[in-house]
Amino acid sequence: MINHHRSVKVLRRGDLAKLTGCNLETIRYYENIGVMPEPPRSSKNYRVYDDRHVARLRFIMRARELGFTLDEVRDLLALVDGGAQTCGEVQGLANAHLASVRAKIADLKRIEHVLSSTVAQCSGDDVPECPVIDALREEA
Amino acid sequence: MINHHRSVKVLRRGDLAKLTGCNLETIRYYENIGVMPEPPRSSKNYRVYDDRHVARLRFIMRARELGFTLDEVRDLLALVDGGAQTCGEVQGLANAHLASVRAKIADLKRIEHVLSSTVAQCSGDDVPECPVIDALREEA
DNA sequence: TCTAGGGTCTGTAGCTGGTACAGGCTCAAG
DNA sequence: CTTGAGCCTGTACCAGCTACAGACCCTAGA
Repeated sequence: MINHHRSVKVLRRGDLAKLTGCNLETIRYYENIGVMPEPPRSSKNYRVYDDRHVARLRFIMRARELGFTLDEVRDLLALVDGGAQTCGEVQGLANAHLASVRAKIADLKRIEHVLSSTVAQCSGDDVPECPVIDALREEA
Repeated sequence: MINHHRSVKVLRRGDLAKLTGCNLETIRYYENIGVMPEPPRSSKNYRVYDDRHVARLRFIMRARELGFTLDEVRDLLALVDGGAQTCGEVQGLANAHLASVRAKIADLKRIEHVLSSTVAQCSGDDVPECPVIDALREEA
């Protein structure tokens, strides 16, 4: 299947989705909220992507995998796009995010501790008395 | 300020919010989604609560603090309301939740590890080269 | 040549767990 | 009699997507 008009294979939205593993609709969403740029359109109004779009989307996805919010991703991209970003600036954003990740871990560990020690008291029997329910009912 | 019609103090939505620390609007939300029961209404259509509503809302809030989803809360409440709940059933729900808490902790720890080891390579200087950006750009 | 199936386009609704606000009513104090 | 507080309702908004309807467009096979 040869494209008669261009020697370079044109990427459409579905191609970008497959190349990156990103959901098709999410690509449009990222464009709407301004983290992906508006790509040029074909004569039939189809979005036309190239390698730089692939790279950008992968960047976004990696940042999301590391738990950066889309707002934080926007900040990272602004630094990168600005061209004059410094290691210090990026480090600042990453450290702020790292702090929030650590806070979430601490929260979950506290929860894990309460839950596991409560569940450990369960008989697991067919009896109505249950330490978990008691803990939830407990007067503060 | 004495209530001339009843000897027992009637709780309204604002009172329930204050007693439990729950947001005023959240109480209505919980009623809409069916985790709080529809309370009786006064002649002027005001919701009228009593001690059992206070207890139930506290139960819900404790379960939420432990990270149970509202769906899980509904399940717990159904068991409790059924009257015939057994320790084994409750333990099952709690263990399922515990597993998802542990999975989240594992995810976040992985993220924490990647982030912290990457940030550790930063010079923090006014230079454009940054290991964090490199990691995000990295070809998989 | 016709047709069936895929892709793409747009706007919009849905999800979770709330939060908030507008516009209207009621009630008590000053 | 007015003012403020509380309550009522429905609805919109947040993140971060995901999905669907209804309209195009295009290609391959019969």
